[in-house]
Amino acid sequence: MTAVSGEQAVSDSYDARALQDKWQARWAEENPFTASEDPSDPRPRSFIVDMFPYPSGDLHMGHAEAFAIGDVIARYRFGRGENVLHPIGWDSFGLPAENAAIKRDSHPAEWTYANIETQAESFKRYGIALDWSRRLHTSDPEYYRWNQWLFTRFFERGLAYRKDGRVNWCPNDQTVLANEQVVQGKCERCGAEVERRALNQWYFKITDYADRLLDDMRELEGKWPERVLLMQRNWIGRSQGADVHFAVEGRDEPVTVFTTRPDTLYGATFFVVAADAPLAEELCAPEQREAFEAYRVQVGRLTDIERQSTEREKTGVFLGRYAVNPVNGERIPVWAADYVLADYGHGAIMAVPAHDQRDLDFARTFDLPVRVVVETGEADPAESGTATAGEGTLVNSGPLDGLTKTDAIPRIVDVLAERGTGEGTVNYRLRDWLLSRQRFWGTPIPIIHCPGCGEVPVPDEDLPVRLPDNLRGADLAPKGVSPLAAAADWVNVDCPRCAGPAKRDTDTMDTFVDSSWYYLRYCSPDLDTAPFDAGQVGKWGPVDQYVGGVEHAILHLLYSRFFTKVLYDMGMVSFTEPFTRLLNQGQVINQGKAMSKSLGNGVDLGKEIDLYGVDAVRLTVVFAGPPEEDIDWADVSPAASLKFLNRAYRVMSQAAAASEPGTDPASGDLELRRATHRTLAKVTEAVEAQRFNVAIARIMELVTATRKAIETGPGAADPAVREAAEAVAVTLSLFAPYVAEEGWELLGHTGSVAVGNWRVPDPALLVQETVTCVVQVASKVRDKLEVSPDISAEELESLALASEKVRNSIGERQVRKVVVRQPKLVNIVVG
RNA sequence: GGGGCCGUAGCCCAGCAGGUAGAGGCACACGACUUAGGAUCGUGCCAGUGCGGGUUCGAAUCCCGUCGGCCCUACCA
Repeated sequence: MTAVSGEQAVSDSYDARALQDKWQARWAEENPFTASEDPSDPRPRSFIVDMFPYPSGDLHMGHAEAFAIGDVIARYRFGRGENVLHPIGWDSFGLPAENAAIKRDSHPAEWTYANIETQAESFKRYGIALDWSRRLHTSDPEYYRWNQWLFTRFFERGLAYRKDGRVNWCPNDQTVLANEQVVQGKCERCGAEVERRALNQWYFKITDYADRLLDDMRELEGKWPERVLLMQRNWIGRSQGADVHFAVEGRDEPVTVFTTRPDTLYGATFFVVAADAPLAEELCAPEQREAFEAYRVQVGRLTDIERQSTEREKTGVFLGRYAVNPVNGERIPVWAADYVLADYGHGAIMAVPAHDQRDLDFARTFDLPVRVVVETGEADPAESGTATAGEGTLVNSGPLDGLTKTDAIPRIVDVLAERGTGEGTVNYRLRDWLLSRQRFWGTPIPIIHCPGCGEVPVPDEDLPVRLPDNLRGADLAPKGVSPLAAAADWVNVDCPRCAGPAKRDTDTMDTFVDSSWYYLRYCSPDLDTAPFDAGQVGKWGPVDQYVGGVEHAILHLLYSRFFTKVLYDMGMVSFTEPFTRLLNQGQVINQGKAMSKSLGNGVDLGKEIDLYGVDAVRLTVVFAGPPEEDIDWADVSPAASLKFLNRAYRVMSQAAAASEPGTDPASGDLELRRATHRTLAKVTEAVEAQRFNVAIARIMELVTATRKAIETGPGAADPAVREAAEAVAVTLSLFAPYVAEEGWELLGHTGSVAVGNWRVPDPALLVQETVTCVVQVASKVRDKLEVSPDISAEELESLALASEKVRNSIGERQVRKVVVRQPKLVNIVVG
């Protein structure tokens, strides 16, 4: 439409596609979001990282939300004039690429790098304020070389080692998995039921860091979501207790058990060994061999899920042997059972049925004795079937009799220690991180196995150990051993130590190794002498704000914390926690369910962008609710977002047409000026509190106020209107970058609106001349008074008592008390 | 079995260091402008905060219990 004579043409709506093309080109040319390395740059630095994507295809709704949210935070920092490092990279090793290569008879790199290009273009279109000069891909030899270098350092420090173990095996992906990658007995990636296999595998000794991983969480308190901290605490599972050594008849070495209740030692009436532990096999007496073998077969048939059902009846078998209680010399029978886990503690327990429900269930099933040793005042467990675990007084416990549970624990630990039959200890649920994988598309483990020298790390100067490029298609099919084993010319090498014939390790690393330190690489992505430049990391790190999904609450976040601590110990970084603050965005769902092909409820990001434009889609996902909550696409409306953006655009363009940039707002309409500055204050507050949806609501209010000022108030030429329109452009730049840039330019400014233009509200315009005071009688609102904000309590009280409405309301009743909270409330208590 | 989070208008959500239940949006209804409008503008409608107790002058906000939904964890000795 054409505006009235003398004014510039003002259109009703903007052309999203045109703005996107225009500003994308402008950003590509001017790079306004590139971090500065200039040491003399006085701006405070800030380091904002989004969890880097896996290149599975094009970006989807989930990325749209996560990156829109991360970008709000980054853009706010840009707006405040900080020197922001907001990089991007790709987590580009992993199984899907390999599976795609097998299917298409190609190389995983082809699929991977094509997808990366697609995603990179989408990120650009999506207007994320990224520093493209620091882009990295973990599947580049220039990157994974440093995985190998770090592995070698870990190996030298004894933090990377090989051992035999019964490991998790995914029959579908044909590879082992870390404990963290097994969710409810299933493969975290493909959902196949995980099996157990005895294999020799590489591990990182994360258990050495259990205490620090736990203790350092104190500094994350309040900065990370509480539930993530809780999940990590539970995962590490520290428990204080004691090791107790039980002599077992016919065995030279005693068998150690871990218990959190050493005070109940006198109540141990039997002894249980995990049925699947080698120890059970060893302890089994010849006459019980047959029964034991039968039981083992029976247990082996159960899946982990069946086995872990708490509803299940207890099962087990007597091994025909006796253990000796170190404190009273009592002989107690040794059983094997599957309720004792082979890989927790020592794989064996002392059973105290009176005070442990599981032991009691077992005792009742097999008619074993139950002896109360802590008198808690509750019913006898042998009768009630309920074990007692509360506070109480010790009985039937020899020298411990009469002590409380709390006093007995240290006492018995001392006694055990004196006699050398036990000691206080701490046990963890956390196990070492199994890092080898029998698949191709990952970082080769830089170890050479030499018949003479053993495990020899590949010398640093020979890194990277590149993946052979002659394997493709069917060569990569999973066969239970790494596809690399088939590449004879790759596998067979000379030992770096003795130069004799040797073989490369053919496993590749878990891709979580790649993501455990990538954020550090962003500080010096092209460095070819070290994984990262310690000086640069010292300037940028740690990451100020990390943004990503809660699905990594344990896996990636725990591993990254571990790596950071190891790097700290190596003197390579000066901090011990990688991510100062963490935000977990919710999921985008549709009609109450996760989007999926089978449900047919998927929402295509590209289509939404074509329909409504990038800004409207971004605004929609951020406005939908608090960032950590899920968004149901059925509840939101990008059409409404577009409507609002059009209004904002119109306001900016009308203001631009009616006044000149640089106009002094001081003479402008006071009411609108107040609204503008209140909005600036509230948007700032909301953004800092990460309530981005609220921040947008505040901008909406300002747009409405400005629109009304133009249409029915002082008119578009009023200086306050320009001030308001500029505030709209600046605040909107966090959420709708294209419209904001365009509006800013229309308003006569050059350079990106997003950089350095955030405004501080004028405090003089924030003070209120009068406030509404509510007068209550018996807590019910009876009158409202307009009063000065600095009215005194006495004055307000007499004003309130003088009100006719209030007097009528009090009537005959007596005033008992007057509560005054000046200037907003008076409550008159009557009786 | 253990632990956590969340229940506020028809819907999505604000408000929560206790003090007038509503900022914003969707939907709906009516009206204005219009040849028309699924455009624009205006007006309106709607809950007493899942339920029951407690603390308090005063509770959506704090505490206890309970119901419902979601998530995590699960024989960890």
